[in-house]
Amino acid sequence: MAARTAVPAGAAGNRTDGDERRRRILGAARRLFSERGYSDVATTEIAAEAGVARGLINHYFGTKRDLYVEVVREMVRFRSQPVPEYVDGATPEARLDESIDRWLEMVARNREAWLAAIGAEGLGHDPEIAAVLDAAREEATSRLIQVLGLGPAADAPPELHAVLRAYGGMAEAATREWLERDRWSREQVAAFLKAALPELVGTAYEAIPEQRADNEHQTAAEPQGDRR
Amino acid sequence: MAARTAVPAGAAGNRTDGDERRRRILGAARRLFSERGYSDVATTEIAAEAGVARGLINHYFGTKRDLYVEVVREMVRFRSQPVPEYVDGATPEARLDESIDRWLEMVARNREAWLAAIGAEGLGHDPEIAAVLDAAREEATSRLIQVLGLGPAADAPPELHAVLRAYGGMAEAATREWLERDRWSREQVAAFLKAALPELVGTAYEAIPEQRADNEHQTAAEPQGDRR
DNA sequence: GACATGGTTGGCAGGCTGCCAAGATTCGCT
DNA sequence: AGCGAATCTTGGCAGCCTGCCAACCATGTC
Repeated sequence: MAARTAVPAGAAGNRTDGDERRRRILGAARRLFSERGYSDVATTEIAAEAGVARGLINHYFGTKRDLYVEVVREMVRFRSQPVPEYVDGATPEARLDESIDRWLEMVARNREAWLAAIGAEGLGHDPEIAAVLDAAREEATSRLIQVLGLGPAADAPPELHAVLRAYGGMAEAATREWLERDRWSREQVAAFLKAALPELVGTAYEAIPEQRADNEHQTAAEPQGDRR
Repeated sequence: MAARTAVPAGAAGNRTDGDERRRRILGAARRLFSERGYSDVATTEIAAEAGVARGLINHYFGTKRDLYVEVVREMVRFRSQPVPEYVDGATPEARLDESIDRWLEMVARNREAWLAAIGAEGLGHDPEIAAVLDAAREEATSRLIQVLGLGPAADAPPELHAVLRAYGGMAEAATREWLERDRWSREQVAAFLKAALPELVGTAYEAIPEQRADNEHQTAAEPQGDRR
C-alpha cells in the first residue's frame, strides 16, 4: 500500500511552450529578488508567483543560487544593450555627451532594475555574481575608451583602465545620489559627469607617476605596461 | 516523566567575563562572514568557532541578521577611527594629501576587512545594512568638506555633498582596482586621487547648472521628461 | 498504436533558524 | 553568612526551506 512514495496525483496537465515556463520563473524571481533580499525570498514563493511547482526551478536552473546568478545576468544585460552601435559625433566630447545622456536615460527608464542590479553586489562574496558585474563594468569601460577615441581597449595601458573604472564607480555613486537621495537633478548629474571625465583623463591621469619596477604589494605578478 | 523537555544536563559551567562571550561571537562571525557569504555561514558554525552554544547567539544578538548588522557596523567603525582629529596642514591641498595617505594606509592595513565591508553592500536590500554603510560614507563626506576648508558640512549645498559622495564612490572603485586587480600601485592611486579632487570640486562642480524650481524626477510615474 | 523522450509534479530527507524552558552562576540585600 | 533575584548558558523542539528523486503525463517518432 504505497510504502513511502505517495503517488503524484494529477501531474503534468499544462505544458507550455518550452522555455515559456523558464521565462515565467525568471520573471517572478527577478520581481521578488528586486524588492526583497536574496535570503528573504523562498523558492516556494517564486514557484507560486510563477505558477509552477517548486521542483521545476531545480529542473531548469540548478540551485537557488544559480537562479539568482541568472537573474543578475539578465538584469545586467540591458546595460550593454542601449549603446551597441557606435555613437556618431564629430568630436570625442560630443560622443561622450551623447553616451552620458543615453546612460542616464536608460537608468531613468529601468530605475528599479538598475538599483537592484548594483545593489545585488553582495550576497557575500559569490564569485559568479562578482564576475557577472565585473564583466559588465569592464565592457562599459572598454566602450568608453572607444567613445573617447583612445583606440582599441586592449591596447590601453592598465592605468587608463583603472582611471575609467574609477570614473565608472563615480558615475554609479552620482547616479545613486540622483535616484535615491534626490540631492541633484538629472541635468546636474549629466553636467557634472560630462565635465568630470575630461578633467580626469586629462589632468589627473597625467599626474599619475610611472610605475616603479618594484611594487610592494602584489596579488600576482605585474606585466608592467608602458603607458602614455 | 519529563513529558517533552529533556533536562539540560550539565548546563552553564563556564561563565566568562560578561561580554567576553559577546566579543568571541562577534569575532568568529566577522571571520566567517568575511571569507564566505552571508547565507553560506550557518549560526552553528559561528557558535562552534566561538566555542559557545548556538542559542547564545540569539541571546546576545537577536537574529542572525541582527548579528550580521552588528558585524558590518563593527567593520565600518574603523573607517572613522584613523582620522578623528583634524589634519593639520597649511593649505587645503596639504591636508587633502595627508587624508588620502591615511586613508590608503588604513585600507592597506585592513585589506580583508575593508573589502568585506564594501562587499557586504548587498544582502539584498537590507535597510539596516544600507543605513550603516550610508552613515559611514556620509561621515567621510562631511569630514572631507572640513578638510577642504569649505566650512561646516551642514551648510554646504546638496550639490556639493553629491559631488563628494561621487568622489567617494570613485575612491572606492580606484582602491578596488589597486587591491583586487592590481592595475596600478598605491602611489599611483594616491596621485590620481589627489589630483582628481581639485579638478572635480573646481571645474566640474562649477559646470553644474542651477537647480530648476521643478525637478522632473519622481519615484513613480514619469510626469513629462523633457530631455534637452 | 507502441515506444522513447523529456517536461512536470509532489513528497522526502537533511539542514538551519528562532524560540523556550530549565540548570548554573553571580550579585545584592539583610 | 544566608537567601532570593537577576542573568548567563545550554540543549532541544517546532517550523521552514532547499536539494533531490521517483513517478506521472504530454508529445513526437516509427
